Amino acid sequence: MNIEKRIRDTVIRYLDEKSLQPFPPEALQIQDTRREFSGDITLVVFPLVKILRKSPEETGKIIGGYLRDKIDWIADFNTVKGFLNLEFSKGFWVKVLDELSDSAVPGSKEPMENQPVYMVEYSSPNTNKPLHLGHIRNNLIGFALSRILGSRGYQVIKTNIVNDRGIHICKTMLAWQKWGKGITPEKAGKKGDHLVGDLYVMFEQHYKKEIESLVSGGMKEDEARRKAPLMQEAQEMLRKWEAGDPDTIALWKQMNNWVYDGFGETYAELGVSFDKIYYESETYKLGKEIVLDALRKGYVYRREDNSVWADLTGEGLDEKLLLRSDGTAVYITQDLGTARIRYDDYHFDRHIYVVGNEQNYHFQVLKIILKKIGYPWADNLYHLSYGMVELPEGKMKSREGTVVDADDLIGEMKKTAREMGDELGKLDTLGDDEKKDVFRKVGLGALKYFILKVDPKKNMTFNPRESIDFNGNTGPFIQYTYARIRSVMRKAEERGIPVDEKPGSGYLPNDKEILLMRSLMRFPGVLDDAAEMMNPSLLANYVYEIVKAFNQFYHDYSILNEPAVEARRFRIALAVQVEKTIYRAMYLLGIDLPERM
RNA sequence: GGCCCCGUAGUUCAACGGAUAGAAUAGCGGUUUCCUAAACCGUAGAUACAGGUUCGAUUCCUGUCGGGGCUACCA
Repeated sequence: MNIEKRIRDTVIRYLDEKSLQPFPPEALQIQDTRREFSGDITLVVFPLVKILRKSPEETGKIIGGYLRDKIDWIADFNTVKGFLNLEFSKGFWVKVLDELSDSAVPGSKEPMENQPVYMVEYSSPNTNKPLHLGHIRNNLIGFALSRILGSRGYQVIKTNIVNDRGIHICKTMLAWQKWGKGITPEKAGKKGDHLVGDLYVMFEQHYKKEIESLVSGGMKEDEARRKAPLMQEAQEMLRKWEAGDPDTIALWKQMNNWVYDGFGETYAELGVSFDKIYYESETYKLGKEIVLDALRKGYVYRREDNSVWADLTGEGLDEKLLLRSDGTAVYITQDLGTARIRYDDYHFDRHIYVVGNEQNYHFQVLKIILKKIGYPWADNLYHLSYGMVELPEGKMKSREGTVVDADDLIGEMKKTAREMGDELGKLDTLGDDEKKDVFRKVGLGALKYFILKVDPKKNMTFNPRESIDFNGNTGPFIQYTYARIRSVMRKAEERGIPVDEKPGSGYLPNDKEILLMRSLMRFPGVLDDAAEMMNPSLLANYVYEIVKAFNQFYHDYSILNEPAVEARRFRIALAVQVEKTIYRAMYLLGIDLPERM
């Protein structure tokens, strides 16, 4: 039963009966009744005022009366200004719970008929440094969004583009050759991505010194940047790489493999995964071909120095470099190729790029160029532009060493979870492995929820101290509530009380229970909104609302100790439904739940 | 200079153009012989500023002030 739809349809029917001007059902706004008014659901009647030619108050009364007469579960109504507050009959709630508990997976939806294919690209690391806090936000948003879209019936392909070639890799390779002394991750005793990151930093330090000495010799800075011997060497290496020089390729492969092993560990810790991974080294050539093809067709042009550019001044943008004068590819070249290959592979209906808002310009350009070249599917590319993660002191800056490393952060969260857990001492009966599992779930739950509860589009501040807070609107608070319900269920089993019974028909729920039910009912709608707006934070904040309502109910009323059988059955069914909903919502967010904590 | 984004309690976040702007945290004050007190309850505190659009603006438009991003032969 779809409550909102029933109300909408009934209002439309009224208009029909009175031969009034037709009205699109979706223009009717239905919202949760605010706490300070009585009622369970509210219809905003302002849009109907003009049609009925009555005051808002009268309009509400007319429509309210009609709804009460035509819909058996609407028991009463009241109007406040233009708001029609509808009150359900108490007996209705048992029926609602009964229906909710029919589906094994709350909020689920049948796969659509010609399932549209959505590709979701996220993560997209460079292979010259380890993942950091920004990547964590990226991965969490991308993964959660993929699951949310999947829950709405889309076919989702999670994908990743690994930027495994380019000048940045050559820099690390060069550093390894010059100063690495044959070091490997094993010898260094660190993850491969961290080792490579160190080499990159080493390059930048030496490079900086070269620039400084050139500048002090009277050269201008940007010229010094280009002319510095190290940069020349790196560029020579890039040319050799693009020419397929065997030694260069071999070293490149080895270093990339170190990095992939390291990334793999971090992805596993975060619990994210991909259905198909693309590598820039396999797509940039097609990118170059696309650019050259566009050049032949006159969509882009070549300068005297042989570099290739797109002129987007007609679109209100600037000019954009597509190929360097030495013919090597730049970042966007590869993206052109990758997009084409992906379309050929999957014929996606929509392609979502989860990439930071610093690249807004880049994606505008990408789309325009693809469109110009004549790919109509370019219209289906969507840049999910998420905001920067800042620290309380400001932006993360690698130069100042304020970048928060992903592995460090994950380790820190788990450690804090352990400290808090040991202090509370609730898990003392568990074995070491079980405890470790709980602390992992809690630590990562705190981190993930902290990040996912914020609207992706907005910049956010990551305060390490607050992120490991386990009280209030946090992941552990939600996990704790889940563990409490699980505990109740275990106790029920011990006492031989069935937990899979129907709620029974005669019970009239109390206010706390009704509030909780009202939240539970909204789940499918929340998922629809989260998918449509590509915003997992809607789901995160929704689970919090459920959990808060449950804790209030749990505090005020007994479940298993309730003597009245009908009430007990209803409350058990309600708790089961809350448990299932929390589990499902957190699953879609990619957050694991412990059985006890 | 040009283009784009953002200004909500001390702090971190909410609010399809809808009611008296919600939470959390920090502060203050309470609740446990009872299914997990990582909980619950009470208290105090905010839409940067000035106009405009309308039944109604935190939300849309214009301007001012403040913060950030992009504008690389980096990715």
